[in-house]
Amino acid sequence: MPRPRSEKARQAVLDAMRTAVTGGGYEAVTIERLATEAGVSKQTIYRWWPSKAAILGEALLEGTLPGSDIAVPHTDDLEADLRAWFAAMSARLADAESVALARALIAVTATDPELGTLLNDRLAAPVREWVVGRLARAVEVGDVRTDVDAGILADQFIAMGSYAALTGRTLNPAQTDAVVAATMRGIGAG
Amino acid sequence: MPRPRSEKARQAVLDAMRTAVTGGGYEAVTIERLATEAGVSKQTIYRWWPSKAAILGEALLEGTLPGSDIAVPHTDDLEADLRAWFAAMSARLADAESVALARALIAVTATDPELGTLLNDRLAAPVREWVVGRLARAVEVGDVRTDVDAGILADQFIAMGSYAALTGRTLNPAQTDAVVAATMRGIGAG
Amino acid sequence: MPRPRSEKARQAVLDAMRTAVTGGGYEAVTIERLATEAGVSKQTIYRWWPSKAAILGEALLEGTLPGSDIAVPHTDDLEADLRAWFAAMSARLADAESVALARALIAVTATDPELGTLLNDRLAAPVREWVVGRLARAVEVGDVRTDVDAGILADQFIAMGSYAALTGRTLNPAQTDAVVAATMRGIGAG
Amino acid sequence: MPRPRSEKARQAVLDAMRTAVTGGGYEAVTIERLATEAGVSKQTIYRWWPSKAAILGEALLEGTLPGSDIAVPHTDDLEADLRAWFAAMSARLADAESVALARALIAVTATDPELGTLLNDRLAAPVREWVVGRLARAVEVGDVRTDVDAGILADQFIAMGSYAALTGRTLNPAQTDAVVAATMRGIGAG
DNA sequence: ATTTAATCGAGACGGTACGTCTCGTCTTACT
DNA sequence: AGTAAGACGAGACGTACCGTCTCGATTAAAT
Repeated sequence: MPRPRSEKARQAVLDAMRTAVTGGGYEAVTIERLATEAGVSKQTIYRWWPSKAAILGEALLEGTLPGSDIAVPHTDDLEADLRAWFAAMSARLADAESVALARALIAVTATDPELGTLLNDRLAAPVREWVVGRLARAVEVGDVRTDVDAGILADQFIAMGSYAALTGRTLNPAQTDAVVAATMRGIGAG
Repeated sequence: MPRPRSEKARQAVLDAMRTAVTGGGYEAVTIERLATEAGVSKQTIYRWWPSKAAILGEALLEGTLPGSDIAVPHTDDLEADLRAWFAAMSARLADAESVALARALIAVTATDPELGTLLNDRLAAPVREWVVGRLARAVEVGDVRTDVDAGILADQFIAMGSYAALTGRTLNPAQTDAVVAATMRGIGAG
Repeated sequence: MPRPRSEKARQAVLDAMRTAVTGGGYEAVTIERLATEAGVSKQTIYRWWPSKAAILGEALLEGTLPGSDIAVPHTDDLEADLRAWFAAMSARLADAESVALARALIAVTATDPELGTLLNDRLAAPVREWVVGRLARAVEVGDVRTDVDAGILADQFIAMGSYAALTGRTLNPAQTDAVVAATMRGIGAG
Repeated sequence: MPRPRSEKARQAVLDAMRTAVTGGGYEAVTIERLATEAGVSKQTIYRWWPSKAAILGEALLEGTLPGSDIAVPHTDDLEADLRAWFAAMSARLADAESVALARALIAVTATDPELGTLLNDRLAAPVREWVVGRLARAVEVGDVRTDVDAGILADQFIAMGSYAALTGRTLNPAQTDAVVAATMRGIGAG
């Protein structure tokens, strides 16, 4: 019976969060400034979100985490596919805005591991699916051993991307190629 | 002529920081509580440290980051050495205190990337050295291809450890073995 | 065709106001709590009353202000009549509920003098009438000088009652007798 | 050992309170505006005063309550003395600032009777003393009966002054004279 | 032994943000 | 049209910390 929740206010808050995180970092975000910049009262924020972390979480889930929207190609050459994908993902993480968002996600996770892990899982899910899917085909075709755990492999890439964003040391194409090559060939002698 | 800096006060602050971070998380640490619990005045803290991050940094450098104090064994079996080391490192990161310290480091890095990256480098340095050293011997012996970039490989392990601590999903021995096995064998077809 | 104003809601609000003022004081009364406790929506209150003060005003006019409902006796002995009446009025102001209501009236008057004075006049009117009436008879009978301003005299009693309620120092019979005696005899030398 | 309390800040707050009460009424006073206008932080106010009422109380005790600073004259004519004094006191209560301060005191008393009564007593004390002193002399000289309770008489005047300020109906000289005359002569027939 | 100057504890200060409460307005669906 | 329900922008509440600033009191080296 009462007035329904204002979708406009909700979007304004999420937008303000994205903007604020991008230009200043997660810690610097203030509910008070968020409210002001979204043209919304503080109470409206507290009515709908339990914490700053939850707002960022919703903002990230609503938008796309940089890097998680890049699909793994499906050509006949597995190594080329992985190289192209990992290079693209790393490049995507190079601009300041992406680094800021990724760092904000990490900051949330460090502060509120429960929510953070949930977000990480949801945002990393497509990546994991793509990698797993591509490897499954490679196994079928006989390019890859049958006992390979594609999930762990995907996690390796995700961990490297996350750590790179955290330290701000974006991986250049030469480095991503080296990682993929090592992964493909293994380190065992010929 | 003047009274020298009180080493006692310094240690009390660093201890208080370690205790506080361990039981409550980095964000929850307050200079005010730090001062109270260390039995030190706020001014003494502000006189000697520029920020909360700097105190944690000094505390971490003074002690040992959990996991960074575990050496890579040097037997004849490279894979066994890596398995043992990575499993031990992961186990080290399993207890609550270690996770808290690792997360605090990550939180600092997300907030102050400059200081954070410096800390990461310093604390990860021994790990990188051990891995690089062990692989160099393996290359010499002919167990490993000569074109392998040991630094990137070390970073892969470090990234996985960091990501595991962040999400609180400690890797169990089965998982660490799988990672090492994949790394060793590569994923290429038999 | 339109639905008429709900008398039930109106009474519920006035009752809630009386209850709230009695147990917590006028300042502590909240439109929001009033609405909840009356089982009425806020809008219904705002539609019909311009202010919290107006609600209290209506509630007071609807009921009876403690003390204003006690008539002056009409025996042959003026002093005895006044003693009996003033003692009864003071006694009436002794219980917690009466003090609370009187204080609420005072608080409203201090905040909104216009409305407050109107309320004071209306609620004090019967008192003034009784005193004036009784004195008029006393003048007729020759008990009282013809140049006495009964209105001012009534106001003196009302002011003392109000001040007593405000400070919470109820006048005991000995005190009320003293006041009446002084008033009657005057302070001139015998 | 720490820095001593700032007397400047204290005075600034009390001044701001006096100004705010005078122009807007006690209820309209906000700690936040008080702090801003005094150029003081909110915490400084909360550090030293438990409530808005306490600030007003200190402000009133520090200054002089309008009316409480007017002494009763000591000529040979008691009635003339009382007339002059009560007229002066009533006139003092006529200007807007005095009414505002008196009303603020009443509002505080209605809200916090304990503090309010204490303030009333302290502020009314000189008035009571003067009246009692003047009457004592009158009794000595034989102008006044020995059984008169000067305290109750003083309270009558104070109550009338308070009630007049509350309702905003200042007593004009004709009215004050009538009150004094009635008091002096009593209402008994010649 | 005295001087001297930086350190220390304590905590007041001007601020900013917190999360909560209430205000008075508004929107919706029900009666 | 009146109502219950409750979302909304606004803004004050009282609290917690921030980083800066006095304050004596302490303390070791340099007189």
